[in-house]
Amino acid sequence: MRNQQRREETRSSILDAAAHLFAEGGYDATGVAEVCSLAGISKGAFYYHFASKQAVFIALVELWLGELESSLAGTRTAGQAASEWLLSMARTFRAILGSQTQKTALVLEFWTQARRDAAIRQAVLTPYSRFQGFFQGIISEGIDHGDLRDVDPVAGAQVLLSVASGLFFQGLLDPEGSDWGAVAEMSIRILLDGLRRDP
Amino acid sequence: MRNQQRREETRSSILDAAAHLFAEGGYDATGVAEVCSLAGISKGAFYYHFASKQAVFIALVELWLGELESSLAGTRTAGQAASEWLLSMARTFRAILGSQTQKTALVLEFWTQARRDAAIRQAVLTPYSRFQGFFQGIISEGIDHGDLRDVDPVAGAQVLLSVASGLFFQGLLDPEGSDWGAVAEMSIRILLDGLRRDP
DNA sequence: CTCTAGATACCGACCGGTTGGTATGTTTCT
DNA sequence: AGAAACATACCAACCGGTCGGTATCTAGAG
Repeated sequence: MRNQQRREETRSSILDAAAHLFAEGGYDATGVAEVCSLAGISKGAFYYHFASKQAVFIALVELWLGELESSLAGTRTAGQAASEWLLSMARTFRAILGSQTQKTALVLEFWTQARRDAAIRQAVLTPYSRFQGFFQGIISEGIDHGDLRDVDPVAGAQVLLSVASGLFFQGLLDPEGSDWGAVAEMSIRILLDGLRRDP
Repeated sequence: MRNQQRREETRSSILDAAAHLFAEGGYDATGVAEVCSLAGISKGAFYYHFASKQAVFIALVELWLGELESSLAGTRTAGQAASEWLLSMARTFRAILGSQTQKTALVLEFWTQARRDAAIRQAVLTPYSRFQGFFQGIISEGIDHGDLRDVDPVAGAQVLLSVASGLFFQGLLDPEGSDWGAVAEMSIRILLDGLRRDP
């Protein structure tokens, strides 16, 4: 049972190194040799565990988007109003952007590569559409409970996703340009005043 | 005066080819030789007109973002209410995404490269902050005229930019996934119900 | 007008270096 | 012994960029 542990250790050391380098320099500009060197392993080990550079990338997509999804679902406490949940999301936005810069930068890389590679696109679109379903559910629920206006849940979810990804990308482009945490909160407030039914 | 014409023809043929290939395959993955071949010129001609591959990219950033800015400013007719202008913008969104796919794909490339290269970042951020100022002005004006709620113009502009870029990127990732023109219009409507002052 | 010198625009072979990927051998676990 | 995990050496292809040389154009002199 020693081999299995070793296997997992090397695998995750490859993934860690790749995530770091892909986020920093981009998928195309990062070489396999570079990843191996940072991971402290050889090229042979790399290609023993992964079929190709692309395979590592796809593994990263699935890993991180899966993590993000479950962490998103985890923030939803029972009985919490949709508008409240949105505001709490905005508040954690600052923390996410601040502490997980590496991982957030990866998303941009996912996005770019997905446009070119069918396999990667599918790996990105699948969790992405689950995100949309998640937001959609929250909006539907909010409407049912009278917390939100009677908007089209699909459109509402898309607007939310737009704002979220837009903030994401802007924060990535110009991290020091604004207090993106504050902007996120303000954005949700402005959105809510349109979404929330007037009492 | 023949030389000047020749010069400009070659230069723009390089820029056209580069725009097409960068949009399709990405900046990193596109070789200079590839650009030359599509432009129908030699590598010597390429490096005669541009100092580097990066220089071509920056020229494209300035060209296209400049075009976008002036075309944006052109849509603003005097005396038009801010909310009306926003809706008309949303309506042209469909046309932009549909017909100019190549150029819109370039924006994503700009964004990605800007994170890595200081020169490119500056070339992107300068027009970007002018966009922000433009939106900010429209919101301020809308508030002054009583068309919009009394929101913070800076925050409002950032929300608009977030939605716009978010829609942009989503449309790029999954062009067939939604009718993005319709989503854009719906997004602005939802936003407006929060921005517009209740009568 | 012609002739010509020099500037301008362009060509394509070539360079050192790097790329993703592989073939073969060696160590470590079972 | 045999399988699993890894290391090393290597490859053809390609990368951005350079360079010596050439064709085309322009301006001024005669």
